[in-house]
Amino acid sequence: MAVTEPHTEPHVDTREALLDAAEKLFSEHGIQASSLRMITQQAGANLAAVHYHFGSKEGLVRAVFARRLRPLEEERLRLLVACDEAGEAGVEQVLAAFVAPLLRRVRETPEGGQDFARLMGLAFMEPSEELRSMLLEEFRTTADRFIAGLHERLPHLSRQEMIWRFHFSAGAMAHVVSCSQMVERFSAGLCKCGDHESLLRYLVVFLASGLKAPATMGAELQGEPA
Amino acid sequence: MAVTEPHTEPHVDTREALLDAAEKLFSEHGIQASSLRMITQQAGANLAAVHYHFGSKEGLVRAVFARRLRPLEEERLRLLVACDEAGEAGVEQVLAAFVAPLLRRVRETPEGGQDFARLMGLAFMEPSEELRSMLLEEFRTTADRFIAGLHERLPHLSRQEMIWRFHFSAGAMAHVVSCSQMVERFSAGLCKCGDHESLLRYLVVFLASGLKAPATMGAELQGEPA
DNA sequence: GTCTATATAGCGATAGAC
DNA sequence: GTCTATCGCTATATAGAC
Repeated sequence: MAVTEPHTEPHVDTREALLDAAEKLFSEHGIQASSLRMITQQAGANLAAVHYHFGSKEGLVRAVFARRLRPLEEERLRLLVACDEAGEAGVEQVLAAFVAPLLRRVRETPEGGQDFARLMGLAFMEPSEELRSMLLEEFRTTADRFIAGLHERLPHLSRQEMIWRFHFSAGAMAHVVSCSQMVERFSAGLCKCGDHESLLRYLVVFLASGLKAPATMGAELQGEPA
Repeated sequence: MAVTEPHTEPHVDTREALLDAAEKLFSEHGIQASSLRMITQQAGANLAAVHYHFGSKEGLVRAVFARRLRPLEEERLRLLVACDEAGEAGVEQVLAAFVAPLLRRVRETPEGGQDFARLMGLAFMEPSEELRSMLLEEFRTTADRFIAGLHERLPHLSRQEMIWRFHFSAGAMAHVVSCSQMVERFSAGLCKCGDHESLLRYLVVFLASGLKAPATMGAELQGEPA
């Protein structure tokens, strides 16, 4: 018993509880449709707590994304550096460094990983200009380094085509992660979206083959030589 | 002057003006964030007109998507049938039948095609269950037929892997169409998202190579023989 | 730091005149 | 088919007690 205050009993941390609740509700209903009332109720906190901890709903939204994106991008870059240091790493290993950290997080999220997966999908589509700028900055470093890492291993591509192919790859990954439920429904259950092991292999094989394809002829309109 | 009523002067059609305004605002701010007041003001119509013509906001949303999706899916299926009748069409032609109708519509939309492109991106990510069900049904026929058409030309793939690869392709396309502005910003303008001619070729080459890749070994957990 | 109470504004929907 | 007016509700945000 001792001298611990008996009246507080925070949920471990109100701030963290708010982030958890917001993440869950955003992924289920979208950002706009998740009111602060729903979020604070889910978190077992008071309506005013959001403004105390995050200043505004916008601040909460930014914090929700930053909490997940920052470690994700760090892990991707760490694995990319490991590829470069290993020396022997090919396109497949670089791709895996990009895809695996995301898939692992989806797998490890409770409730089937749908929350985290849909949240990442939302990030790309969110129309709020302020949030989009933040996400763009968050992704920029990673994108630039992976494009460079892939280009070293695919020198037959022009810079322009290399960039496009990277974004094709990112799109395939983003779509399949955030819409895997839809794929499962479309395939009448044949494609289990919970089987991330197979999905990672399928995806890396597909993307590596696309990336390695010979350069497209006659598509460059500007004079980009190689 | 004659006997034409001077007081009506409809925008050609209030119903159509509402759909145009809603589409524009949805793509700019998202569905939830676009209020009926904003939409009717933009359309030069009265607030009550939405409920007269569409019954509710939900009805308007469905109509906005149906107006664009139905002709798109019809054109895709028409081109796919043409591929089968031609007999000689390979994976590339089937892919083009899937991708080109979307890219053409993006190109032909006023204001740089951003409205239509972002609207399609929104469609995949929209959390409203009712709208998602409608969109799923809208896409199902097309998806099933294209998967079948591709599988005929790629018999070395298991049905499971064929379905995954189709969705990888759809994801790459969807992402690049709805986020092409982001790609342009990331590439410091090197990748012009307005150059749909090049984009189509880049995309078809990339996806065809991915689709044609040898089957992934050791990924099927269920006993799918071929 | 957490609460209640409230300010201020916007929402979708509808009734009923024209 | 289009309008005005309004109902009933919810939203974000804040002030001030504890």
